[in-house]
Amino acid sequence: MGRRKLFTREDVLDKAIAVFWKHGLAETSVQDLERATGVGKSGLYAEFKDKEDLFVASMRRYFDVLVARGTLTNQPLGWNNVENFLKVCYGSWGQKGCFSVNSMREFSDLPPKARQIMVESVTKAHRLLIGNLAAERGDGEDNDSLAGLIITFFSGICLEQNLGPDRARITKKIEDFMQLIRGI
Amino acid sequence: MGRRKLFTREDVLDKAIAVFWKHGLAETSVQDLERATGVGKSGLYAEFKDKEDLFVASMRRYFDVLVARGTLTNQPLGWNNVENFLKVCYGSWGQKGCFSVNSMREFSDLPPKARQIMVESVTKAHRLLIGNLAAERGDGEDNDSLAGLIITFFSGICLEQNLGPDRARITKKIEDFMQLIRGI
DNA sequence: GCAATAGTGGACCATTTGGTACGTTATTTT
DNA sequence: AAAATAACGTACCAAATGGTCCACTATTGC
Repeated sequence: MGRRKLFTREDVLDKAIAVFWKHGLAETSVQDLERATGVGKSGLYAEFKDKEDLFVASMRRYFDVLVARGTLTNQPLGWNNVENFLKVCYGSWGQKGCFSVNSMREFSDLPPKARQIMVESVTKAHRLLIGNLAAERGDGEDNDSLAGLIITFFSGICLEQNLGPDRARITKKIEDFMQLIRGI
Repeated sequence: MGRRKLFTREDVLDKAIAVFWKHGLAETSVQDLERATGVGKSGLYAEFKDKEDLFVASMRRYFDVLVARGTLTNQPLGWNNVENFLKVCYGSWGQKGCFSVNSMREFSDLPPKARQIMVESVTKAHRLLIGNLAAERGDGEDNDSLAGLIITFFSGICLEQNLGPDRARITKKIEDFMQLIRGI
């Protein structure tokens, strides 16, 4: 009963992700969010407790969508998945790099729930990476180390995207890295 | 003639670096800077044009000090310098990681002069890395590629420092990476 | 059609922001 | 010591911030 919302929660989140991604939590004003989502203050504050809550929800949705893509779980497990994981750095939501990696800088100032989601997600990615490595190289303790290096490298290329290098350069870099780690 | 300053420019910059490093340009208020430096507004605005100017000066000093340490120019050139370069991620000024890497997230919102300093510095580091690689492996085109990977990896470990992993973990990671690249 | 209800837009609020102006204080030079 | 001067502390400013409130509007179920 009563009026119907002119927006959907997911649509708002998708728009919010883009602006949080680009400018971070602190540098994004509620006005920015109104403009980007097309939803007024009252709508936003009806749907979300406050700006931080909206940020947390955005971060959660970001990973939900990424996980749904199944980059690291597609069969067969192996190098291909690893390479596609690295290519996530090309971006989405109209943005470059990775929302979470970009948010890592202000990690200490983020809402605890957002931090938790970020930490859990990287842990999960690490675990999935190990699975993919094991499929290629068999079980072994060094899969853990290598997975760690891959995550670190991923963070690095995501960050570099902010410098706005052309896609060809980053593709080359990914190939170089893949060659490096497949060779061992 | 007249009164003497109660602060030195360099001392202010060193204090400012720490707070900009931790919170970024946008999230650092002038009041934060007053508190951290112990210098009042009038003092700060007498020494620097505005907040952005202070940020640029901080970034410049950061690299001046790093360059003075000569991490990548110490003789003899080689793997040792590369490893010490990676260890820069342990931090300084009481902060973890790298001021410039941490600022990369808000790159698009930074003052142009700051961006210029950052780009020039990474370019310089890249060139110096190639020199160190050449000393170990001889000249070759792939020194350029490898130097790129090293810079990317460096960015990655710097970022990860924000998650606050213990030093032993990151040391292990650096060793893993060094082993990986020395082996090829 | 009408009352109940849910959503919207905008006025409004206290606080904080970056930045300026200026009177006061300390020190140097003569 | 006194004039000159440079730095300091503080009051102040307009603008923007995150957030609340409420009159109004549209839609629902009866």
